[in-house]
Amino acid sequence: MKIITWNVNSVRARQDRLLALLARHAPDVICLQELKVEASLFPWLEIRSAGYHAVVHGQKSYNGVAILSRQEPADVRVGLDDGVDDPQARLISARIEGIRVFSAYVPNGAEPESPKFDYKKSWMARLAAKLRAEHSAAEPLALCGDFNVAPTDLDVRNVDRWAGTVICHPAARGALEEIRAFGLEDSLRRLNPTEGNLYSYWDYQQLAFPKNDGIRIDHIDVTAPLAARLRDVRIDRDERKGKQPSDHAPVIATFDAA
DNA sequence: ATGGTTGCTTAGCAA
Repeated sequence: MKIITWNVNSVRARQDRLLALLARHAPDVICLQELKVEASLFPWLEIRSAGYHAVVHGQKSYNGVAILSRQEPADVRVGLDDGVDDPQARLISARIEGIRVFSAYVPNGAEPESPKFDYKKSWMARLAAKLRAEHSAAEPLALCGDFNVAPTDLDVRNVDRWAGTVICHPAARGALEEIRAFGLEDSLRRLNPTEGNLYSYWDYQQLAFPKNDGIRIDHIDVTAPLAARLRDVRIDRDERKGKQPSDHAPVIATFDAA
């Protein structure tokens, strides 16, 4: 069982790369973020032709999340859906092959002293509450996506440059810990607890990728029943190379059969 | 060093 998470930064701009990725890795499930398209304009036919079902929570211009899967998804849930209006399309989940899979695009937060950072902290707290209200850590569950949080300084190449930003802010890291306190483990750190130089995002600017000025903000977090099956986690750094890449690289987790 | 780059939408926002 192979699960990928990838912030594509526009599914239409990345369509050829997405189809190539599906062919190259043949994932059972792939969670996408930053579709930047409403559902009606999602490339349904091309994805179907590649052999995948798709559930999409789309939005014009910004945000947008999806889950593609070989097997048909069940019990699809869209948004935080907690009674408080959220105009931004950032969350979708479905049950696939017995696993509750989430594709999440956590708000960036802009700057610590901004309303957007308040929205980020609130959104993360609401996600934590949703997990506790609707799900159990005793079930196989994978929370995948762009968390916009580097969990520790080990996940940051240039700690001085990122210190104090919304990516490394103690409140953001605390909110991530609160989500994980539901009963989730960072799959990559389970297998690579102390290894640095593992990044999933490099800014388009300032030659960040050639300089490897990266951060690890894309995660596949899993409950204990899935963690027990975890075989391998890797970051497809090569996907960040070449012409017109996303600014994020895919994270790939492989699990033993149930 | 408040710059620099990309995508969506068409000048400005978000990242």
